[in-house]
Amino acid sequence: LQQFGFSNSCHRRGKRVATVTSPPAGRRLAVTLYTSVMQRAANRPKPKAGPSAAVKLPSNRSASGARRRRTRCRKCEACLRTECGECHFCKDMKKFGGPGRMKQSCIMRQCIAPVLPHTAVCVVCKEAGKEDTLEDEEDKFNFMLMECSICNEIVHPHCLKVSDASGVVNDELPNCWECPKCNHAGKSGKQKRGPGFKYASNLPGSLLREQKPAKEEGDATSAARRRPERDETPRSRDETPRSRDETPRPRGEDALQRPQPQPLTLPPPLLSPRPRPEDKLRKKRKSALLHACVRAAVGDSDQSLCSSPQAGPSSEGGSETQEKGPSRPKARRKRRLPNRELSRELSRALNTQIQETCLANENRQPLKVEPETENEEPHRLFRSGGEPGDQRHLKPREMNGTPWELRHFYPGPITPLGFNRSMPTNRPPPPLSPPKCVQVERHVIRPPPICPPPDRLPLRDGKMHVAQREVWMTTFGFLTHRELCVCMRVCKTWNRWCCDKRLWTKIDLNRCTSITPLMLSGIIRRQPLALDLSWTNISKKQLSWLINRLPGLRVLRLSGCSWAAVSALCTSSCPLLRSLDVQWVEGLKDAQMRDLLSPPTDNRPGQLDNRCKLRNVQDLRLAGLDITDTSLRLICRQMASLSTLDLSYCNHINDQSVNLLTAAGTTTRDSLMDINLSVCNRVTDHSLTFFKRCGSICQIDLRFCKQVTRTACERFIAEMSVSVPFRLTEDKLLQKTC
DNA sequence: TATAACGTCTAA
DNA sequence: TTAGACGTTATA
Repeated sequence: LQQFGFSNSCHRRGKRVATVTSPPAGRRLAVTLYTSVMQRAANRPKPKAGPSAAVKLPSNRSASGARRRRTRCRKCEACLRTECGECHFCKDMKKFGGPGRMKQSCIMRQCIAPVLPHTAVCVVCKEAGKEDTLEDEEDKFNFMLMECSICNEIVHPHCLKVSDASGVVNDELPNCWECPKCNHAGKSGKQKRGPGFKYASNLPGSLLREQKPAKEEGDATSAARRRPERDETPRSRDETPRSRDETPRPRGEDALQRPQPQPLTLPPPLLSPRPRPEDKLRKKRKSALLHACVRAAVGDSDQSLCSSPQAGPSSEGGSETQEKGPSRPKARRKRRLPNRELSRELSRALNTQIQETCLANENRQPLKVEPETENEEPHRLFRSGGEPGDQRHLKPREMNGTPWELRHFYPGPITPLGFNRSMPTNRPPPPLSPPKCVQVERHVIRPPPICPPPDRLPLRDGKMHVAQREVWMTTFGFLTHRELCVCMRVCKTWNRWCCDKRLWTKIDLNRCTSITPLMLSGIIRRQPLALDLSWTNISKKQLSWLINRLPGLRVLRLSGCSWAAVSALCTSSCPLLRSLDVQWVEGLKDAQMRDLLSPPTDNRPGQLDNRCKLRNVQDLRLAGLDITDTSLRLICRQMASLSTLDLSYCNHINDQSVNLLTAAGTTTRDSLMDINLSVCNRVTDHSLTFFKRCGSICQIDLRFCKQVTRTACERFIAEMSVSVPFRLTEDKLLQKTC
């Protein structure tokens, strides 16, 4: 069979699937054989399946070679994690008592940079990658294995004898490109994804939509321009002559072109619909001058961060970052279509940090000044010779004087993360989907890495600033989020430091009219402990997406959101959540509360988990909901840690409800410390009698309860004074005094 | 050989 | 479109 170009493999049950490719026709004939005769030698490096051999592939695959399965890099943050034991896939694992059918990696361990198997060899010379043996970056690139995402061939760029076309390096995946042959032939292929892409992209809120092809072509250059072009790999090359406004960069800096973070770009809808004049010119030249266009566009990458040209970050800062001499290896960064932009950036904010970690682990050259976030100026410090405050770069990044990140992170008035109980004024408009033109590819967004940021600020002269990071951090701690956003634009290091999650423990997007994908990625990057999304139009997908990526979230405020969105909590796990605010959630009634508090539905044998998803919530805000005692019974039963409960404006709450909460045998009886029953018109003086049972009660808010009298409150105080001193701080607001 | 899990298929 | 299943590959 091998003689005839079959590859084969042993199936556990003796079933054998082999696929043969007919080289002349380029067609692959799938043959399924039921035999147990052939055994593939264990550990034998399987010859790279070129045109003559292939594993089973989809019949419609147009590729000329078989894909090699990638495997973990074992270095990235995700790979270094241990299994969470709680995710869907962990629960499937036998080690966690599951049936083991799904055979998937823990969702927290999905490798960020899956690598080619070490058995992979060049299809031409049959040798493995040799980049580790080489010093020069160019050599490294030429002698590393590159897998084409279209034809699947794995080659050393050096082994290709193609001189008139360049490969397009895919910086999403190590050792992946569109090879010169395919690129030159104009082929397009489905982008190869790493492990976890499937599942991560399927997670709710993955923001995946189909891209309308319109404008793609015409916008090719601007698309490229939008993409902040930066090398993440040393193999990324561009032979394009640099644009006229670029300044030369010392060649030595190429050595710094290790995988590097890239700034986030704005999603298409936030980009200017009006191309800049130079863009139009570039479009005209795009055939022969495509590289030049891309190159020049790269220089505008930061500008692409903004929704309009005048809003964009520096237009020059990145220009000089990528230029290479014409002798450089002929591989360029992939020209991205608009629908890829956002997804790339969504992941980049996380992934690049992981990659940095990997590189650091490999004792590679430490990263220099590289933007790594949505609004950072690429290479500003070193590459352009500019200074942190170089206004040349900063000016274009502002729109109406507002920094980019602020405009997107704080579309509305900045408010402190409120835990207020103020009555809502009006419900926000019905949740709107993100703009339809936000076209995002399936793209994994993984939890952020724990990646050590630089400890000192690199200066232009190559030295380090005397102050250590923690000193700066202390200073940054005094800044508002708005100010932090401004600081993040100064340089890469500040960008990194200012994004420290210690500075963003609370993120408040209350009443933000539109939650955009970019904002979501910004949230993920900052990993807040408290997130206020009250009165926003966040969708279920978005919320679910967020929750799945904020494993440490303690406080979640969803006041005034739709039940459609809040229902994301039914399927997502947030075990550390301590405070949940679902006040005034439209459509949240008893039935929905039941869903919210019910155990996970996926209770297979061995996976029984009858615990409430919100079992650790201590602070629950249910003001303004049409819930009844039915919900309260569930709360009593499921939320053993509940200490603060807001039932204000709940018209169905009455004395019996209070009786339930304080009944013997309930956990709330002992755990409840603070209860808000203000404007609960069915609550009467009698409820105060029930509260005497509560051992921990510290505050009882009965303000504006028509049927509660001040006399009864005073009587309560008098009767409780023997054990617990209370006082009336306001009319019908009882507070423990001590 | 055992284990992990990638990548594809398919039913819902 | 998506969740689930599982054949099969990669690695120890």
